[in-house]
Amino acid sequence: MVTKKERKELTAKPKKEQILDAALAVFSRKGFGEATIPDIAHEAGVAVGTIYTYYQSKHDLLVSIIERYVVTESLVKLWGQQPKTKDIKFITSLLEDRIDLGFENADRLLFLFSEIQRDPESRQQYIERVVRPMLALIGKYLESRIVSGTFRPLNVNIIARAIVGIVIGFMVLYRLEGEAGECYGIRQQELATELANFVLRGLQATED
Amino acid sequence: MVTKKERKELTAKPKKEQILDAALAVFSRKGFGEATIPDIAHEAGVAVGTIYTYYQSKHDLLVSIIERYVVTESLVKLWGQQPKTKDIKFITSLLEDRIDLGFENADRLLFLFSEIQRDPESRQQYIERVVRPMLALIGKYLESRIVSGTFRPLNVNIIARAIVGIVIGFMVLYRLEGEAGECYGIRQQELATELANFVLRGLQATED
Amino acid sequence: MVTKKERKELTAKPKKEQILDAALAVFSRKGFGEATIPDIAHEAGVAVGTIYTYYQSKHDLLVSIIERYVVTESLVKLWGQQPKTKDIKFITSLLEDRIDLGFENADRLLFLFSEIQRDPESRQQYIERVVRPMLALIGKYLESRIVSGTFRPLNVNIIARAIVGIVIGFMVLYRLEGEAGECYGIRQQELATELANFVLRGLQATED
Amino acid sequence: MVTKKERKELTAKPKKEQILDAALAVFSRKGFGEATIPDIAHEAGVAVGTIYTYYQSKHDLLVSIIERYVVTESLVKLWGQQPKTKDIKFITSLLEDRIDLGFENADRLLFLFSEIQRDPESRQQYIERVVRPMLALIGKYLESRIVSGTFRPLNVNIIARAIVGIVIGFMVLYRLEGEAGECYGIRQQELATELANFVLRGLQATED
DNA sequence: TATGAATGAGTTTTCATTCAT
DNA sequence: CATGAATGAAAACTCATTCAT
Repeated sequence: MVTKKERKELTAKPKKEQILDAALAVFSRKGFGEATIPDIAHEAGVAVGTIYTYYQSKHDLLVSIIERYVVTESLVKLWGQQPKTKDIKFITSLLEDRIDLGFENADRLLFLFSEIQRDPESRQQYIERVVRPMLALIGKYLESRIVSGTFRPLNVNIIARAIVGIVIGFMVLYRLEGEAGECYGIRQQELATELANFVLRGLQATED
Repeated sequence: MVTKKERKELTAKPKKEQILDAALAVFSRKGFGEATIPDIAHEAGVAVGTIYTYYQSKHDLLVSIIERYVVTESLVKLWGQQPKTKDIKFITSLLEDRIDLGFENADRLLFLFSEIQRDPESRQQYIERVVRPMLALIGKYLESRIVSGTFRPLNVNIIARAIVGIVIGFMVLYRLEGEAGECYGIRQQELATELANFVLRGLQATED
Repeated sequence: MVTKKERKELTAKPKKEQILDAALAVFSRKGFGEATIPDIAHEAGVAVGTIYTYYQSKHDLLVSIIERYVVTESLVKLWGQQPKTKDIKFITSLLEDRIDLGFENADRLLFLFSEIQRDPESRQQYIERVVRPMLALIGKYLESRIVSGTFRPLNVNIIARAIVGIVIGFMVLYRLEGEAGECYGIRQQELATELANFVLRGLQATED
Repeated sequence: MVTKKERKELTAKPKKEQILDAALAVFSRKGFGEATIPDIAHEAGVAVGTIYTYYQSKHDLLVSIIERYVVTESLVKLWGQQPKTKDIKFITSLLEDRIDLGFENADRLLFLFSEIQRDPESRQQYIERVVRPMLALIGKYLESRIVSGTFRPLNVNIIARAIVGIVIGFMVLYRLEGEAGECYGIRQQELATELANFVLRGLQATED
């Protein structure tokens, strides 16, 4: 049997998330400062006052959004798995996963990066729980391959960031260019494969 | 002989730019919506009213900033030069130039990307006058090398964006991590060289 | 036999009063405008909605409180009794009674005076049913003593108000000074005796 | 020659005080919580925003008002003068002065007492800088007269508060009764004389 | 009856913009 | 031109009140 409070929690959760979703959508579209509470209320399909039943302030909405992203992204399964798979597969699946995530949420992520970087605490959290682990995973992977001779010797710190950077930068361009961009129609799998190849082989023609 | 109006223009220019610089700095730091005119006036060392002598509105400041960037970046010399230089040199100098620009202005650029993408007209302008030419240059370069057999066959559209993306993404990470990032101290030339190598050769160990 | 409505009335009464007590407590502590219905609900140990089962509005709570005070105070027994007792005893018991009432409720009374004076109707009622009778009683008493030669000739209107005023003013000071006041620990009986003496004899040293 | 800042100070002062006066008037009339900023702006003859040029918040207005009163009242000359004058004169002038002050400002004072008592810091200040010195002055006066045999032995702490209380209580009643009160028309000098007599001689008929 | 989430009217507060100096 | 006090429209936020459960 559920207690009254538990039931409340369960009943409230959808609306609380509904508001957070709406806030994220409006923030992403207009920017934090330009978004208004009535905007968000309208998007969420609730009254203005209702937002304040669940969140203390507009700023609290922002913090909650960032928090959710930090938690969500830091829990992503992929990062937990060991890079045991074959090189091309690991890199491909890594890029595919991130591209998948990134393209669906390009505007949200761009917004988040802007805001996270403004709030030192959020930034700290995001770096420690999302960026660092991701870089560490890639770094470890690179090192093991260098040792085994599969990869050439390289500056792991730089290259790990370059690999992550490709996804971020690609996403920013994708978002900026919109439908007019020449990569707009391309399937994400093809993208991932091409990029994975690029990461592995670079530009150089090599005799296999 | 200069007319009164021209003289005014000339006399005003330094203060006009001073205000625009201040606006960009405050916008980048706080975001457009959170920045206030008193903030900008303080940063520029002028009175609130003075800003309205040179700019019609807060939004006009934003537009002027974007315009300036579009013009500035679209005039950058590098893009005018033909990629006649050797591969490694061209890629290196390209990256070096962009990294140079990017690291100095990481926060400003991130802010600009956010704002540009929100204003369709600015976006259009930026894409046409900055992004497209840059991608075109790289694309042309890639194609010529593929033809000559120096580079392997690859999807030019995707890889051109990946190369630009590396710089953008690297910058975003650099800005996000701040001083704590492991790439913080590294000289930009070293970075450029390492990244150029990565772009050219990928990860793979090859027998030269 | 009790009808359903009467039974309801009887059952509800404790909770109704409980809410009114809570309202008075919160109003006194925070002021009418600053007090919130959730505050009062919390203080009363009921839900917000329950308050509206018994009272039509926040303002209704205020009116009910004032009404209760008007009724309560106008029913006080003492004022009904004739001042037959010896002079010193009447004054003493009068002061003692009022001090008793006042000290227990200093904050409530101060609040009531503030509010009553703002609502013309409440003020009218309070004056007619509480203040006037009290002043009249004291006035009649003074007059009879003046006639009998026990008291010196004096302006009954002024002195009656001065006597009532002593209690009110003493209470205000008592409340203002709080525990730090030098009269804080003194027993109320001692206070009453001292004040009664003062009222009767003034400051002047007289040869008994 | 006045500096720019000094000039500003001088120019601003009237408006700043004008707003504070308006705030006090509206607060006294409606109570702090019921008064609105537009109310105050209207009363002061300025725009809503102007209030925030001079005061940080509605609460800041309240604090400023209390502060002003504390300072104003603690500077009152009378309390500085030694009670060298004859008894009847000292008591009369004391009462007259306070009655004078009180009747003009009955509603303001009643409001202040309500609010001061809610803010511990204000209360502390008011007690230390206004109430205590006043009680101390009266106490000292009483003691000297008791020693000289002019006044009978009495509890100085209690009687000093009774004397101050008479004024406060009289004022409260005066305010409560309004024009309908039987003391409404009486000249303040007559009141002061009658009350001074009462304080000195009490009710008792004495054979001079 | 009792509840407390939802509501939106009414506040407080902010700040882009104006304009007299 | 430069200034910054004054403005008021628009925003954030509060909370009395309602009503489905």
